[in-house]
Amino acid sequence: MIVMSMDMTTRMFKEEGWVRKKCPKCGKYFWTLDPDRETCGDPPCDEYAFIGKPGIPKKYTLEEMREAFLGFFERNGHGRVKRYPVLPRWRDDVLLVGASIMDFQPWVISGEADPPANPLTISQPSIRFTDIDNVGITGRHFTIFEMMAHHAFNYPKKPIYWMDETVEYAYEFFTKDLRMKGEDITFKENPWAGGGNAGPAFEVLYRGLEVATLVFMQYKLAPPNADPSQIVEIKGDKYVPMETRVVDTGYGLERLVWMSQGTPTAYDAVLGYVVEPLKRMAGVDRIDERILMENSRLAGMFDIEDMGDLKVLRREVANKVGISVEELEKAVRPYELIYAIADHTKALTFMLADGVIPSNVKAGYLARLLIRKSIRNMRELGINAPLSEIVAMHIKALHKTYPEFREMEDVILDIVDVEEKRYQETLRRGSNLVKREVAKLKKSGKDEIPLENLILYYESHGLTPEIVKEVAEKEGIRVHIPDNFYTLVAKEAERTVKEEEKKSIVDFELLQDLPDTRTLYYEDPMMKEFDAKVLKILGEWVVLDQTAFYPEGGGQPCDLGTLDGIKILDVQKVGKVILHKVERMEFREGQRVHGKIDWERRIQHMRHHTGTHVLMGALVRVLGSHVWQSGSQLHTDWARLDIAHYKRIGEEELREIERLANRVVMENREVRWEWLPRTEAEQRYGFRLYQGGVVPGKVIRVLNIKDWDVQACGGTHLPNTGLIGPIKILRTERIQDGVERIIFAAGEAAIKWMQESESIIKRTSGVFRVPPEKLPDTAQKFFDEWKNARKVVEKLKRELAKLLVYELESKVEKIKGIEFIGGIVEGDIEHLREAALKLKKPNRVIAIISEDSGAVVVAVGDNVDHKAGDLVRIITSVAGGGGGGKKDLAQGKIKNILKAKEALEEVKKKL
RNA sequence: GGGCCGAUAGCUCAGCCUGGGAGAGCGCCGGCUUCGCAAGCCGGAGGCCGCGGGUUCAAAUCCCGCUCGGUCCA
Repeated sequence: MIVMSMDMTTRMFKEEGWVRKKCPKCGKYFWTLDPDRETCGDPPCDEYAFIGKPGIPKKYTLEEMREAFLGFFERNGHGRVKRYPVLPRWRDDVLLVGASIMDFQPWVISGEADPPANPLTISQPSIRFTDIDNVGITGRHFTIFEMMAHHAFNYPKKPIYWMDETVEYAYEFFTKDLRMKGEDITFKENPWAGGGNAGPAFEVLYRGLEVATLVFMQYKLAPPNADPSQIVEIKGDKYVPMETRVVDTGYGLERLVWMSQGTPTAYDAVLGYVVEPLKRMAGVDRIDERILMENSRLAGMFDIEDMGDLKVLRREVANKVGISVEELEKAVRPYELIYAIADHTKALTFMLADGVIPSNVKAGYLARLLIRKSIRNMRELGINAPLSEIVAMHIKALHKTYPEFREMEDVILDIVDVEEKRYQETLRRGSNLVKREVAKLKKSGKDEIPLENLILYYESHGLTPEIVKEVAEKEGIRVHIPDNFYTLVAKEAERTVKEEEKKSIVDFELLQDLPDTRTLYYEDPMMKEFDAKVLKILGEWVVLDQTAFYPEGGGQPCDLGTLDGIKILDVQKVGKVILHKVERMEFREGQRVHGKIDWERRIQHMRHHTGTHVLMGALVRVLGSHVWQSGSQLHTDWARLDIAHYKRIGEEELREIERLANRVVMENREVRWEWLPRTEAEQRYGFRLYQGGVVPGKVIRVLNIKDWDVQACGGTHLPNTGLIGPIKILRTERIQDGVERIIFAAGEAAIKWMQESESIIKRTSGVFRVPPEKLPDTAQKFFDEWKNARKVVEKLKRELAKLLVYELESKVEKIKGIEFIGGIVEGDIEHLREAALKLKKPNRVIAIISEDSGAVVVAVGDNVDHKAGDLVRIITSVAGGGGGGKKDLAQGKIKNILKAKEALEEVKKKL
């Protein structure tokens, strides 16, 4: 095993007189042209040296800088590639795209798919939440930034280029095109590891700012059975060399623009179109530029993790510019809030445009987080405008580069409005809760809200401690928020990692030698019978050379039927081999067999499957292009389709969707399928292909309903939409925030549902003896009458209780100075109790037993020295059963009614 | 996917800890007052206490399961 120490001397360093030095502050090695340079150039070893004095002679806008970069690499033989969506539909291991290389994982890097160009250049919007607390404060952190990159995939036997060329490209672009000063550029050696890959890397630093990272991915995490001689150790993990070595670079677009403008913060350089209007809306005072610059120069060296860190930063800046911490806070805070809003709403715009729907899970939750954080910041600034107004500014400013923003503008703004209303509702509910709690605390003489309540409000009710403080202090109760509040909350939440067990049907090893099963159901989806040869028998499973039985997959259940008359119970796919589970094993290897598909079942699956795609097309057209499929399951009698949507589907919309889907059926559109290389399919149809989730493989099957819907899909389909038959939406459910489930039936199943509901109506009309159209009114009438009748019964029973009172009042006996009323009557416990309470007097004991229900009630007056509970227990000890109660009232039930009289006598004796 | 909070009158909620009489405020209806309105006073209607099971003589209340809503985290 070797611990990684690789020679990072490139051709340029050697030939152009660069020197390798060790930074005395951080201990890392770096390359420089300047023999007098001491430090590596990275904060905190060096400070920003470009604030107020741009490090690039020409001032660039975002668009100009992006074009300069992409143009440079295009001129140098790189293919320009369009940005990928920030929501990575092609993989399910990450929530959002956080780097350009993620566009090509895992398919391109594993060699399963070809890159769209090689080498290529791209500017990829990237979203990262790890630094969200720094956004707005440090001047350089964003949740969204564009990672400009050039990538080269060096497949075995097809090398493109490596370290020498990469370093030279970087140097040439910076010094020739951007005219940065070569002596001020340093290349810091900083081996990189993450996401299962590793390799040597350079950070490119200029005037105290990291402007690019050049990574040379050449190792992957070692599998357990790796050849020990191949293993290298990096940062404590074991790696082996990769077959495909990848040049992975990242140039910070926003940072380079910032460098060219020298503004106090990067936000001023790239988000001015939002920052300036926000400043006006909030009416913030223009503050001394010197304070802002000093602030960002120091903030640049900070990493804010909690309020404690921020306090340290504030103190240092205040000292340096010679004002109090309070003055500084007052001046700087509004700026920080505005910067954060500007950044968050930009990230949000990209997320929503790419189909993220705010919700309580996954990427949707991150979108909600951004919305709520932004709204809170707006509140703190005293801005009353809706958040969608800010989002609209991004769309206006960016739609030329990203035309998809304009296309989705209505939906995006509506989503933001809906979410804002939802948050207001949460806040309204929350502040009511806090007000009630405050009233309670005041009553018990406390004047501060305990920490555990703050945590509860945050975790369970979505109220930040700041909001609680705002509400509570208006009501005159103090709130103390610890500096590390959010860290405390995180600690409270215990994490459990559950391992998902993957059960496999048969041992994968046993299938290794078998050829891929020929899939007749793809060659002819209408094939009902076929001949095949038995290749292998594994327990109760049979493997054939070819089959028309569809194996379970993609939400479509497997086919059933017979093989030489013997029932097929299950069909599964393992790798590319299809296994048939048979009822009785009467086969031998090499035998010729004849298969028959249960066609009634199969054709229903096909109707539902093609119907799902038709419905999908209708949903997108009626609701908007934010609608994505998030799951589906077919059955013989019905099917369900889950879609991402941000509010409930209205009755009208549903009708329109159903109408549209059926129209496409009646138009009898052509349905075609073809196998396409992954990258080609993506380029031709976009990522809309991946409706059903991640699709494995180098070539993917693309299903195309003419001018209506295109998806990657491995299911069996009808050749035209007319064969689907009627499509009937049965109902919708909201299975989760942001996900609607549509349950529908197609073909014969739809007819069955229609007939069934018709029959229900007919039977119901029969019961009421009215025609169907009068059912709602009639049912209403009957229901009202029933409710009234029930009330009348209640009233009569209460009258009976009153009669009881009259009856019993005459039965008063005097025992040892106590008035005693004992009675055996008829009635429910409620009426006995009511009567007893009415008869109750300070000097009285009432004991009533019901002879029909066995209920017992004892009431005891305040001046009597007996407990009602004790008296009831005397009764139950005689007559069985049980009971109990308080001092003045007790109730119970006896088992033996015949002993009721005896029990009452016993009570009298004990008085 | 996991944790937490919640579901009681049309609305906002109390009662639940410690089982036994289902409540408040607002709203609604009627009456008084007023030229009329607002307000005030008096009276009234309005509840499968989310659903299902269990424990118990007895469940809004305790236990288990489910559904729905909210919320935090990955």
